[in-house]
Amino acid sequence: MGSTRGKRRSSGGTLARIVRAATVEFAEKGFDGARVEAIAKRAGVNKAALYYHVGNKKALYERVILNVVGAAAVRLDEKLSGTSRADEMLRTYVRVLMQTFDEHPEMPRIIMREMASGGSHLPEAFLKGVSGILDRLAKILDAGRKEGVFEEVMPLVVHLMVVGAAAISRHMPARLKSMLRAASHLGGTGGERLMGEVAGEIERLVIKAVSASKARPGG
Amino acid sequence: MGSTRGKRRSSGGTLARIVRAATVEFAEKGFDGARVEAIAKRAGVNKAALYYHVGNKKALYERVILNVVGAAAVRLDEKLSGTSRADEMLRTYVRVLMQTFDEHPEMPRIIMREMASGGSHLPEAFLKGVSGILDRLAKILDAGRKEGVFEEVMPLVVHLMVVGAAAISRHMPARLKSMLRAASHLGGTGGERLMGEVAGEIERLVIKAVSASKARPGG
Amino acid sequence: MGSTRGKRRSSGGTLARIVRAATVEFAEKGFDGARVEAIAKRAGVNKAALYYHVGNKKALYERVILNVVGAAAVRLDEKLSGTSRADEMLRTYVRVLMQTFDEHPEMPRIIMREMASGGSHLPEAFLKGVSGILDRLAKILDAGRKEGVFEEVMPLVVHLMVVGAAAISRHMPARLKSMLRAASHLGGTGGERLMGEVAGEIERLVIKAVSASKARPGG
Amino acid sequence: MGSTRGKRRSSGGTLARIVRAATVEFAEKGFDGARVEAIAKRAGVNKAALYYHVGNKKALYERVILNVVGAAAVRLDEKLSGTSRADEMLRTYVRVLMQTFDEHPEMPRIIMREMASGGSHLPEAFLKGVSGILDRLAKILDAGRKEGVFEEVMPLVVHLMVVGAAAISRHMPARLKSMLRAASHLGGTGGERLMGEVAGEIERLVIKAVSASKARPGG
DNA sequence: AATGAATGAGGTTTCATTCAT
DNA sequence: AATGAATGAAACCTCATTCAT
Repeated sequence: MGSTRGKRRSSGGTLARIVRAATVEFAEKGFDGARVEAIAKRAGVNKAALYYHVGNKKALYERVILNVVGAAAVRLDEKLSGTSRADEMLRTYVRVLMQTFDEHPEMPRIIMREMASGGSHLPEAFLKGVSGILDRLAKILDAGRKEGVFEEVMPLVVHLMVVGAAAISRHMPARLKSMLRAASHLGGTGGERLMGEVAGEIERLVIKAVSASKARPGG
Repeated sequence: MGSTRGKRRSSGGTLARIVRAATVEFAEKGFDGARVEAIAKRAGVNKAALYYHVGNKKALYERVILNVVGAAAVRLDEKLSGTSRADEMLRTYVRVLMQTFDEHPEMPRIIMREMASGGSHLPEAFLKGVSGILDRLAKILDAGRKEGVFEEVMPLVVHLMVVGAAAISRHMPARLKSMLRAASHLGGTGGERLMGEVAGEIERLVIKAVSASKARPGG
Repeated sequence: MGSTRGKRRSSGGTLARIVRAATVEFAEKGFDGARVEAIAKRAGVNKAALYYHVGNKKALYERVILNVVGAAAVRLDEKLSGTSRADEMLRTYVRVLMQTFDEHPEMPRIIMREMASGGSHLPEAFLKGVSGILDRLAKILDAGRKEGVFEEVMPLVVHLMVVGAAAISRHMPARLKSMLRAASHLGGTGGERLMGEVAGEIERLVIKAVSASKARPGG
Repeated sequence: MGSTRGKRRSSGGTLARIVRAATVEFAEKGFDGARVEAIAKRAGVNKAALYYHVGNKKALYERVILNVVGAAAVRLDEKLSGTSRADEMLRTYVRVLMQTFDEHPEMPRIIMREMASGGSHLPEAFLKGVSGILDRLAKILDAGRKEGVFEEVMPLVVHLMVVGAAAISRHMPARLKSMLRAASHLGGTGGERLMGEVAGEIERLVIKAVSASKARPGG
């Protein structure tokens, strides 16, 4: 009589294991490329068991998506509650997204694919999730404007810059990465910055783009 | 007599029609989701003819990718040749990317998917193409720093911000778009800016992020 | 304390409920079309419980068949015991069959399917049951001939006419029924007879077909 | 070169062979019991080819049904055109049905199963076909009444008696048949009639049931 | 250059049945 | 007596690819 169950392979309930396995597989191969068989194997169950628990491939995919967006929203709320200054909050916003992408490396991949497919597989809840995250960003930017530290910008554009850069940088094809390192596009003219610094750079640039500036650049 | 043939449906040679059809299908569904049958139908030929012309699915995909990256690089070179001031060039850089994405809506989709999949389907030439585009950006930024209008930044990050925001915004799921409009995340506090302005906003923010600033914001 | 248990859903023991549910499902879908899961659900138990009680699908089917044929034979004996004139008995025979089909609408369906399948699923007992019913009919016809009211006919043919017409008419696809009503094949030349009269018509025609006639029709 | 094709196994085009094979399989096993694999094997093609030609199992089934009902209607019209007396036509009606069932032994089985299932698989065309056949019967009965040889009866009931008896007798389970022979239900009291005579008996009884009689039997 | 037909391998899903509790 | 979970086998169907013409 163990505490909860804990006897099958790996930890967590069967369903949890299936969803976890599916998240990886879907991230690697996309919805169409993913194989139910492979997910089952990764989860240590057989196909029939998988179907018993999740119904079908699409339903499984939706579960995965929900999990993934949910994680970001929750984490964001947790971290934001500790700060009050707008620029701090924006920094947090960027960091949390990057960090979430780091800890759930499947997330950016899945999100990018979904965007690319025009969201044909997307459950309504995913859209709500994204919209919720944007809400938080909008409030931060608004607060910043009232504090006088930000100027008026479109929240969506800021969000897309962060997500775009973060997602792509977190998930650059290995071969591309090595070519870039060779050509030293990762650093500035003479720099030697590491990939890890990309995160910081994104944060810095976003803050700067958004900040109220006395000197307007260009035409 | 017509230039080449001019009897089959639509314009262009059979091969060209196949590649065009494939570009659309691959963009919509991704490599695994795309169906050879569907491509053939779109091109107005039958599967056997398609195989006669392109060999197999993967080879067709590579042709598509090459086409797509090629278009951006060529266009970039054309437009850049007309300007010399660094901030103008950066503006051009952003505009050309956005415009290319507009005119070849399949491009951002395909690129995002490739990034997501870790580039497993990618031909070497694609990487070279992207790297070439980055080269141009690096030179622009470098020039700007020498002119004193830009500060030192990582070219890759700038590129990712542009591509990320551009790609995603050009290709946002319709449903998401309408939710956002409802929640007015597209405009600022009281604004009512249209989707079309997103392009301008990206341009503006990127320039600002990169520009040499006297007043450093935040911490 | 109830008679046997009296705590589960619906009336009757679990086994009885399962058999009843199975009867309906098998009638609607046939042996191959029926789903063990569906039967269990209808019975308000789960699959494992069903297996505990009945062994397997085929065994369950046999139970159902036996139940169904048994009901007709028993009822026939009850009703026949009250009459002695041959034509009365024949009428009773027809009525009992029709009535049984009415009250156990699964019966005709199951019987027809079994006939169609060549009786591959049939337990021996089913054949004995049918044979027993035919025995009774043969005796009635024989008695009628001795009374001089019937002429010599093949009992099987009479039985098949009754069962065929009764079974089919009791179980005509709804759509067919409505088409027929529209085309007024249900009534005579100008008639407007209702579906319910079909039973009476069968009875009438059978009696007439079997009766000793002075005037032979046709060539 | 051969006249049309004639090189694959068996005669007729591939599609024809598939439909023929399907007719047999569906008759033997019913829709749910039939296996696509088995049909393909019987037809001498592989599953993929079968799907190429017919789309899916249900579509194949509908083709079969249509074929089967079509055959009866066509044959009926052919034979009826040669006669004019109502009683002759009715005899023809019965004979054609019986004969069609003999030559297409799958027909009665399929029809019975369809009736049993409540016509859930039935394409509209099947119902129209059956309705068309009934139309012809109705006209025959009507003509007979005008000639004074038939009395008013419900066409549907007559049809069901014929089809019921014919279908069932043509397709009685072998084991049942032998039990009946043993119990001599096939013959009258002392008779020794053969199975083959069942057809004649049906014909005779139907005519008698329908004929205008001077002496009404029973109460 | 183009086509209808065919194919093998494999994909998703279903189902009767059993196991551990 | 009853259950949720698991399983192997097999069913239906799809797809990239090739063949004969």
